[in-house]
Amino acid sequence: MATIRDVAKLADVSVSTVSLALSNPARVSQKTLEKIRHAVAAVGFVADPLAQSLARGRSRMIGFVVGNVGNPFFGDIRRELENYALDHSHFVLVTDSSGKTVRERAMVEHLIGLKTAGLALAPSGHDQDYLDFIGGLNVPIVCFDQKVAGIERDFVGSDNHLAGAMLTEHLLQLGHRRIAFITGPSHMHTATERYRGFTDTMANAGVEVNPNFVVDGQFTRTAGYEAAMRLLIQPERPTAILGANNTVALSALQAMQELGFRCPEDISLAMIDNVQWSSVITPRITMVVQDTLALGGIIARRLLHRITNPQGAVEPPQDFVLTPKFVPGNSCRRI
Amino acid sequence: MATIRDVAKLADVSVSTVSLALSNPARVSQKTLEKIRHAVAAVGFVADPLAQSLARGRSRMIGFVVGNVGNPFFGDIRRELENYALDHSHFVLVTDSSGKTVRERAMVEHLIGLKTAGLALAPSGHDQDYLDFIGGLNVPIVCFDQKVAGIERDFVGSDNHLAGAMLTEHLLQLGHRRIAFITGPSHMHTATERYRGFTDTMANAGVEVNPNFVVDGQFTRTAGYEAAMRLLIQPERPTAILGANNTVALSALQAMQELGFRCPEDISLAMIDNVQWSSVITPRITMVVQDTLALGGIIARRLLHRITNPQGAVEPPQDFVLTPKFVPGNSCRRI
DNA sequence: TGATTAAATCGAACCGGTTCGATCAAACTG
DNA sequence: CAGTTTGATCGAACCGGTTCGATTTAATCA
Repeated sequence: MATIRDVAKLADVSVSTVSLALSNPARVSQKTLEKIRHAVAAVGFVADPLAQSLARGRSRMIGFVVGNVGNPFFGDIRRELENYALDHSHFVLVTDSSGKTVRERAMVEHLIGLKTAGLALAPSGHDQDYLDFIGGLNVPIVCFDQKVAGIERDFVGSDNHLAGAMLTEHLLQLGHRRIAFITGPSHMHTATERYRGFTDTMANAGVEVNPNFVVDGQFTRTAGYEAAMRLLIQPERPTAILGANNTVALSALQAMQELGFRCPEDISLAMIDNVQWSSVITPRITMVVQDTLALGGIIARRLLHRITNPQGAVEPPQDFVLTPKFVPGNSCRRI
Repeated sequence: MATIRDVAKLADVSVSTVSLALSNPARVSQKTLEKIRHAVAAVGFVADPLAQSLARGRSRMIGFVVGNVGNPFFGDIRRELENYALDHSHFVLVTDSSGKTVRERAMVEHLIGLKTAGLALAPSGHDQDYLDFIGGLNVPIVCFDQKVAGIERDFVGSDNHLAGAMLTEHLLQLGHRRIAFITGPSHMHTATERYRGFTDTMANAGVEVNPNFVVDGQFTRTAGYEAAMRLLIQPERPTAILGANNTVALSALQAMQELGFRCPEDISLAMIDNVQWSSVITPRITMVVQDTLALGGIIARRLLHRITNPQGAVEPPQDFVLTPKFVPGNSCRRI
C-alpha cells in the first residue's frame, strides 16, 4: 500500500503539503496540486482511514444500534440512513444488541472507541448509570423509537399514545367492549405510551378495562405467546385483542390458531407496527404503522447535520414526532 | 482519556513495558506487573482500539457482509457469529449491500481499510474483476450461502440441489406433474443448484418440464410477484408452484390470493428457506429449510480458527455443506 | 568467583496520517 | 523603496499504541 510519503516523494513536496492538498485543495497552488494529483494516481494512493481517524480523532463512520436488525421497522430505517450516509461519504456500522442492555452499552462503547462520527441509537437501557454514560458522550447522537426521559438528545419517533388510541377507538366503534391489551416492557416508552393510549381511550368512552385483560408480552415472541394463552384460557374471554407491537400480536394470532379460535369470527385482533409479509397473513391484520421511511430520513438528515456542523453543538436537542397511519385489515369484526 | 504514557509515568516504567505487560503478562516480572495493574486501574486506562489497529496492522473486528440483514436466514447466522465472536473478544460489524454488487465491493473495501481481522461474506458479485479482488485479499475470509466458482476460500452452505430435489419429489409423490418453478438470478449458485435439483428430479421421474412453467423471480419481491402473475394468467395453469426461495414463493402466494386462487385447493405451493412468522401464514407453506444455527456456528468457528491461527494460512480452503431439512406444511395437496 | 546465559526492561523507530507554527517569496501599502 | 500582508510550503510534533534490537539485571554454570 502506498503511503502519503510515497506521494510526497514522487511529487517532490512535503508530506504536509500533500495532506493539505487532499483535504483542502483550495489552499494549494495550481501547479503543486497538479503534481500531487499525478503522484497520487501514479502510486495509487488511498488514505488509510484508520490513520486518519487516529490523527483527526474522528472517523467517517456512523454507528447504528438497535435491538433487532431483523425487525423490518429497524430495517427500513437502517436502509434510509445507509443511503443518505453513503451519499455524504459516511459509512454505517450496524450493531444488534438483541435487546440486552449490557450488550447495547458494550456496543456503544465499542463504537465510541472507534471514534465514530455519530450514533443513531434506539435505546433500550434505562438505568441511571447508562443514561449518564450516554449523556456524557461528546458525539452527535440521534435517538429514535424509544424516547427515554433523562437523555437530552435529538429524538425521532412516532406518536405512540395516538397509535394505541387509534386502534382502541376503532375496536370501540366496532362495538367491542371486552378489549384485551398485550403490553410491552414497562421500561419502554413506546410500550407505556401505547398502553396509555389504550386506557385513556377506554376511559373516555366510559368503558372499564378488565384487569385480567391486560397481560405482559415483553415485546417478545415467547412472552407474547404466553400472555396470549393466558388471555385465551380465561372463562370470560375478550372479544378483541390489541397487541402493543407486531411480535406480541402475531404471537397471539398463533396462539389463537393453535387453540382453534378463528380470527376475526371468534376474536378480533389489531396491532401496532407492520411486519414483513403481512399481506399474506390470513387474516390481514388491522394495524397502525409508523412511517419508517420518513423516520429514517429525519434521523439521517438530523444526524449528518449534527456531524457536519460541529459548531452547532449548542443547538438544543429537538423532538420529531410523526403521526402513525391506520391501515385497515380484516382481522376486526363488528359485534 | 488516559494513554499508555500516563500509565507508564505513574507506574514508573517505560511505555514499552506497559505495552508488553498488557499484551503478554507472562514476560513481565510479578512486581512490575502489579505496579502496572495498579496504575492502569488508577488512571482508568483503556487501550485505544484505533491506535492498536494502526500499529498492529490488524483490528479485532470481523466484517459481516450480506445482501439483506433483514432476511431471517442471514439474521440467524449473524446472531450465531456475533455470539461466538463476542466470546472470543471480537466484534462484528454488519454491513448490508442490498444485493448490489458495487455496494458489496465498496463495503468489503471499507472493511479491509478498517483492517478487519476477518470477513464472513455471502457474495453476490460475480465478475472476474471482483473475484480477483476477493482472491487477492490477504485476510481470513469465510464465504457462505453462495458458492462462487473462482473464489478459493472456505465455504459454508447447504446442499441446494438436494433442497430443490426434495420439494420436487414431494410434489411428484402427491401426483403433481404440471409443476412450475420460480427461479432466482442465474448468476447465483443457490438459484441454479435449486433449479438443477428440480429439473434433475423431474427428468428422473420422466416428467417433462413445460418451459412456460419456468419463470424468473430474481429472488426479489417485485420480480417474484410478476413471475407468479405470468404463471397464473396462462390458460393451462400449473397445479403446483415451487419457489426457489422464500421471497418469490410468498410473492406467488400473494399473487394467488389476489387473483382468487386458493392454496392448496387450486394450486399447491412449496418453497425453500423459512421466513419469519411462517407459522401464522395460511396455509403453512411446505418448505425445505437450512440449519441456520449450524451454518452460523460453522462459519463462526472456521473464521475465528483462521484468525487465531494465522500460520495456518496455508491450510487449504474447505467446503462445509449441510443437509437441509424438509418441513411439511399444508400448502401442497394430493391430486 | 568470573564467565555465560537468561530474564526483565528500555529507547527509539514505526504505523500513516494531521495540524500548526515557522519560513520565505511574492504582492500590496503608503 | 522600506514595511507590511498575503499565500504557499515546510518541518516537526502529535495521535496512541506496537515492536524489536540494545542494555541492564539476575540467575546459572564451570
